[in-house]
Amino acid sequence: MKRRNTATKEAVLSVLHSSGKAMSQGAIEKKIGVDINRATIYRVLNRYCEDGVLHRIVADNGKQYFALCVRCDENDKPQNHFHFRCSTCETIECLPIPVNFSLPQNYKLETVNCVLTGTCKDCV
Amino acid sequence: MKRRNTATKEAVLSVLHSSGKAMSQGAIEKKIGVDINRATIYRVLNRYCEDGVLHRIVADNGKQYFALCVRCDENDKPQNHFHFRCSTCETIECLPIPVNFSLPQNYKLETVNCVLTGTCKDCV
DNA sequence: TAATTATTGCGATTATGTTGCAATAGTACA
DNA sequence: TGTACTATTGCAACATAATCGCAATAATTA
Repeated sequence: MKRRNTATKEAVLSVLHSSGKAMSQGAIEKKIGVDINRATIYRVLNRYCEDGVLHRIVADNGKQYFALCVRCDENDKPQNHFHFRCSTCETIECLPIPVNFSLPQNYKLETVNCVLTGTCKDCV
Repeated sequence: MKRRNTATKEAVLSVLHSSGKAMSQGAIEKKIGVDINRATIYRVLNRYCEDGVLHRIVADNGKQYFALCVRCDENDKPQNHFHFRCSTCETIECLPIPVNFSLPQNYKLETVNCVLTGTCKDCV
């Protein structure tokens, strides 16, 4: 399944890049300017996650958010940091705080999803 | 809004107590034996959360799970521990691992929602 | 026992996210 | 440049989780 370059995909990445935060499909659709189908945006986002370009956060409101994969640290997996959801401005940002824990014996880890919710510095 | 004791509420608590894990509305409905309306179960669960009897975890599948509030430590708030979702047996359990972090200045914390996903010790 | 009102069941609704299918449009190659 | 291949898109339908309004029921108190 070779990827193709399309205006839609560029636009989605561009919106995420300029926001600097994690965004939901809905937020992306509002900011993107051009009219792009909901299902298409989801498919683009899912493909980017598969390719390691984005990571997915599921917030405590049950919604998926997507953010550019920027590693806190070369050795960390990109998702292993805390996320902060501001319930006032409804944004999610990646915090530069690594998630530390050690699982009990015989547990196998696949994904880490840590979301702190509250009010961000801009909304206090 | 004074609470009343009903068979439904007792049944929900009892199921959660005997399972020892966090459960979704659907899982509770299956286990509960008697026929209770979906909306009712949700309302019972939400009320218990308000009253501090249960805590709510939103897993990375976007679903809500509910668990009895048992403190890891008297000084910790009950929700500040990691949760583990086994994607094989589809259960969520509270891990005795506290979540540690320090927020940047001017952030106000309301809730903590940390879910690790993978395979639990019983499914490896 | 009667009055008050919390709780419940039912149906409808909202919202998020996915999928099937046909149409469109990148990409590679002659 | 033109053509074939197939990734991508739009649309509609679908699936599921969760909530809400309203009328009926039932727990509590006096």
